[in-house]
Formats: sequence, structure tokens, C-alpha cells
Amino acid sequence: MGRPPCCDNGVGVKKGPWTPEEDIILVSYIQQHGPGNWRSVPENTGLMRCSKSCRLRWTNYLRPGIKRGNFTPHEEGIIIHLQALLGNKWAAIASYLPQRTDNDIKNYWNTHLKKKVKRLQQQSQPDHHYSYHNTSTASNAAAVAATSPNYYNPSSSTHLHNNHNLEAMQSMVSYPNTSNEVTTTPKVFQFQTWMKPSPTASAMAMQEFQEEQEPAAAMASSINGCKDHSAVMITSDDKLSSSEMMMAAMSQGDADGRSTATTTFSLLENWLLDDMPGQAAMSAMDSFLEISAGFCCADPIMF
DNA sequence: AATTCACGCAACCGCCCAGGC
DNA sequence: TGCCTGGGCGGTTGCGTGAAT
Repeated sequence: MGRPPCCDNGVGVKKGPWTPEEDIILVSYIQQHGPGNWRSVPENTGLMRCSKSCRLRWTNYLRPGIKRGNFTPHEEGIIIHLQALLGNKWAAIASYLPQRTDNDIKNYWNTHLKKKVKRLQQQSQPDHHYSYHNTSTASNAAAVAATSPNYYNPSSSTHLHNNHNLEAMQSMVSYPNTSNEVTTTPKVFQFQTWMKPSPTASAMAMQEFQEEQEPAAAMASSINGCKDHSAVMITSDDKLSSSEMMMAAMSQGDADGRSTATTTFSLLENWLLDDMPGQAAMSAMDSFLEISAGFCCADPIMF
């Protein structure tokens, strides 16, 4: 027999949409006391809400820095790709899109991207010899992707598959994660996986994003989106997390080309090495640089 | 203009996990 | 060691809104 829901005991616990007044009360309380200890929030504020409801309202709606709606093709690409790699680990995916909430990403996936990916999988099926036993699982999607000739161009990417280096990197992933970020997979391994061939559907989806827009408009959108993103990062008074810098760097790299490659790369280094202590970081860096030497000259990263 | 339908999103529900005792 | 509790997460629901008929 499980524990009763936290809100079960509350006769008179309010449900449904939050009012602006409730929002103000919650925000002002958190501004004074900080987030956390959610149990005490309804007690101390007089809000007739359960603690979970308060936490959700804060994390999904009221928290500063949240970007809502209008997912860019860039963000869609990240979501599709990470969903294929990680499955429905929305919190983990959200950690790569710092301005988005897991709930937002989950909703967007369920309402937009899932259909799109599914449709593209169906479209691509006649063209392939692969049998999709269960394309709903991330592992299968990734497995299919790993052998997909439609997406993966061996001639341009063989340098990304230096087994020696990849093994060296994988051997380091057991170090404790000292970062506060929510990660289910150490960053080095994530990045290594990221550089691997992507799921067929993901690749096709992203191809479709490009095709859906006029090339010039797509380029403008991409650049504007990236620059907006970067502008937010640069002008923000908040201290940037490494993952934020990572995303900004990747955006900037796309927009500005190789001129920012060096800067971008140092940001990538910082982001990757967040996970690791000194000696391991240096060791990882050596391996990473061997791979990245090829990466810099490879086809543009897909986002 | 009224009704129906589809979609998007905020919020809830229930399970799981980690930490404290 | 086991229980209790709070917090986190993913799945699902239900309402509001706009499009279609």
C-alpha cells in the first residue's frame, strides 16, 4: 500500500488554474525565502495549494528566465535528437535547454514533434531495409539511426569514430558528477554520442524543418534565433551556467561560422569538463582534442 | 451565428528515489 | 535496517481557444 498523495489530506485544497493573486503570493514568498522546502510554502503563505502544486507552478511557470512558446527549429532539433538518445527523460533534455521547462518540452514533443517524427518514420520506411520492431523506444530509434545510410555520411565523418578515443572517453564517465545540473549521462559521453550518427527520423525531421522554410527565410530565422539567444546570454546579469554557454556557443557557431570556432571550442571544453576533476579532465581533454580536430573540419553540426 | 472538432497547454496524479530518523 | 517524508519526474487529464463546418 503506497503512501497517500501529499494533497489527499487537504479538505479545501484548491485545484485548477492559478490566479494572478496566488502567483504574486508565491513569487514574493520565494523571493524572500528561496525555492525549496515546499511543504512550508502553503503553511507560511496561506495559499490553499498543496506543496507539489506550488513547486510545479514555480518551476514550470513563475521561475525567472523561462522562455515560452515559439520553439525554434534549432531547439526542435535538439529536442528530437536528445529524445532519440535519452528517451522521455524530459528533465535531462530540459537541462540542455536552460530556458525551457521539462513540462514545456514534454508538451511540445507530445503535440508537435512526436507526430512529425512518426510521420517521417513512416515515410522513410519503404526506402529502407530496416525493420522497426518498436520505433517508440529511444534505444531502437538510436539503434536504427546508428546504421542509417540516409543520414550518416561515412566519408565525411569517419574521424568521429575513432574507437580508441571513444573508448578512452567512455572510460572516464564513471567520475562523480560535481555539477548541479541534472544529467543522466555524463557530458563527455553525451557529447560523444551526440557526434554519432543520428536517428533516421531525427535527421529527416530536421531536414524537413529546413525544407519547410524558404532557404533565405530559414537562414534568417536561424541567425536571428541564434543571435537573440546569444544576446540574452550576453546581456543577462545572471551568471551563465556552462550549459547555457554551451548552447549559446553552438548557436553562435552556427550563425557566424568558423570565425567563432575557437571561442566556441573553449566553451565546449568548459562545458564538458564540468563533470570531471583535474587530472581526469586533462586526460579527457587530450582524447577529446584528438576527436575534435576532426570535428572542427567535419560537416556542420546538425543544429 | 451556432455548433462541433481539434489542438495546445497548464495542472494534476501517482510512482520512484533519496535523505533523515 | 526499515519506515517516513519531501522532492522530482513522467504520464495523463481537462479546460480554453481557435478553426472548420
